Amino acid sequence: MTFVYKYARPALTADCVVFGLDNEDLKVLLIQRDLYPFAGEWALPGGFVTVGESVENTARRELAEETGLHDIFLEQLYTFSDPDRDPREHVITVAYFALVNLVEHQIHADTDARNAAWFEISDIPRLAFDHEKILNTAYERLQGKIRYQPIGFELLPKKFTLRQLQHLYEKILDRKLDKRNFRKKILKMGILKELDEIEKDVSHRAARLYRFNKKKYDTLKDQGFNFEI
Amino acid sequence: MTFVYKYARPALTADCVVFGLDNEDLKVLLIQRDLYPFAGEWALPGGFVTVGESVENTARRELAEETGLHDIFLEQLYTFSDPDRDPREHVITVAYFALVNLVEHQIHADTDARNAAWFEISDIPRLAFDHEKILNTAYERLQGKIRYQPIGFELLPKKFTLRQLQHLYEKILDRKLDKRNFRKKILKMGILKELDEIEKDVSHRAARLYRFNKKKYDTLKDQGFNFEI
DNA sequence: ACAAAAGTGTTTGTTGTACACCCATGC
DNA sequence: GCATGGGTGTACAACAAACACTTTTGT
Repeated sequence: MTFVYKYARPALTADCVVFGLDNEDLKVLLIQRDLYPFAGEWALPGGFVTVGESVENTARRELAEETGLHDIFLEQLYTFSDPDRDPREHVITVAYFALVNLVEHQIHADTDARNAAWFEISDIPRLAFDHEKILNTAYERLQGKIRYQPIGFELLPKKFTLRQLQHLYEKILDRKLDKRNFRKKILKMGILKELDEIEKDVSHRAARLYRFNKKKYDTLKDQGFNFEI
Repeated sequence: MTFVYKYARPALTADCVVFGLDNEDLKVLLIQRDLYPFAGEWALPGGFVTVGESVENTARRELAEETGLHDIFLEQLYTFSDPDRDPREHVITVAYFALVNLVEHQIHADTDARNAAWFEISDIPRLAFDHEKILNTAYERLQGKIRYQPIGFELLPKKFTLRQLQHLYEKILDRKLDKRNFRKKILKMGILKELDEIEKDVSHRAARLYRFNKKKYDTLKDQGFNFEI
């Protein structure tokens, strides 16, 4: 079966930059390509948009097929349309960035007959197509956005310590933060719920656990409150 | 001539939300459609992406063809891909927002056999497709972005008074600003060049003219300076 | 002389930043 | 008892916000 159009059409794909926090480091999920072009090289997960589905749906579908990830934070990043970005033909891609918590979402490394792996953000291999550019754009967006939107929590388990949260900000912003000032600031916002639990299995004094209070955040936001780290 | 593909492809367009400041008010440029669908209704300027051109190029080309505008500030906004957003078939659009200074860029209202007109942001007619949604997204982006990027100057003539600049911020943010605090803040940034000129033909004391010093801004930005109103 | 907008400083409260020690726990 | 990180407060500087009058110019 074939499809005939009066005018030539570029092909359309969705690609995802998936960030995860693996205890210590900020990582990105990559897929090893098994087909031309760039066979054997690492690339962002993604695939072709089919008629009748939104591009976000394409992104979620391909992520699930290629990595098993589903129901995760996903946001549109940018549309890349340089006619030469794919050697086959003019392929336009809508890039997304996603945040997952590696403790609660295990990836299936080998679904869809492809090899998937996490790479540290500071140690990314050569990538297919213009995926390096897409990844850099996504990382800049993440660094910018995390400071004024409470999206960092997507990278942590539901219950987390203030140290984990601060560590996350330090990893993403790539600079040290002052412990006392960080705690003062985030607690004063009133968007964290203090739990009656402490962390377990640590070889030092256990820290108190918190969870993000989204309802409280939404209420405050309606009242003009501005999240900012 | 026709084009044949193995898999169905959505069509791709670029649409532009063009903002202009007309002395007093923030306006948006709309085009009256002359063809099905939505013939006779107002819509955002835009058109189909052709193979081999970037989407930004499509946006600039269509703007020039439909309105005569060229060499203006243009930034990608968002890609809208709901399969039902066009009644004909699945058409995905990459939306852009543009800023023009209405004094220095006259639009040709009737190029390309279409009627073009400026509408006040608070008085927009019913729009074709999902263009109302696109316009709202663009306006929110403009309101957010103008506070931390020096893009407002794109809406003013090269030489402007502090009153014009403040007025611009008041119109876009839709709230009053304190004159002394505004001047103090913007002048202290050091990104305005004070000219040896004053405005002319005003029936009151003439104000000093300034221009945006982009080089200075870029230098400061490299040093970690953050623009913020 | 009147109308219109230009231009200009100070005070007060809030927020950001820098900084060091004792405590609880597991080994 | 030692290593590890948890948890806490204060002082100072910088910035934001509120606020009113005199000056200049054109009509």
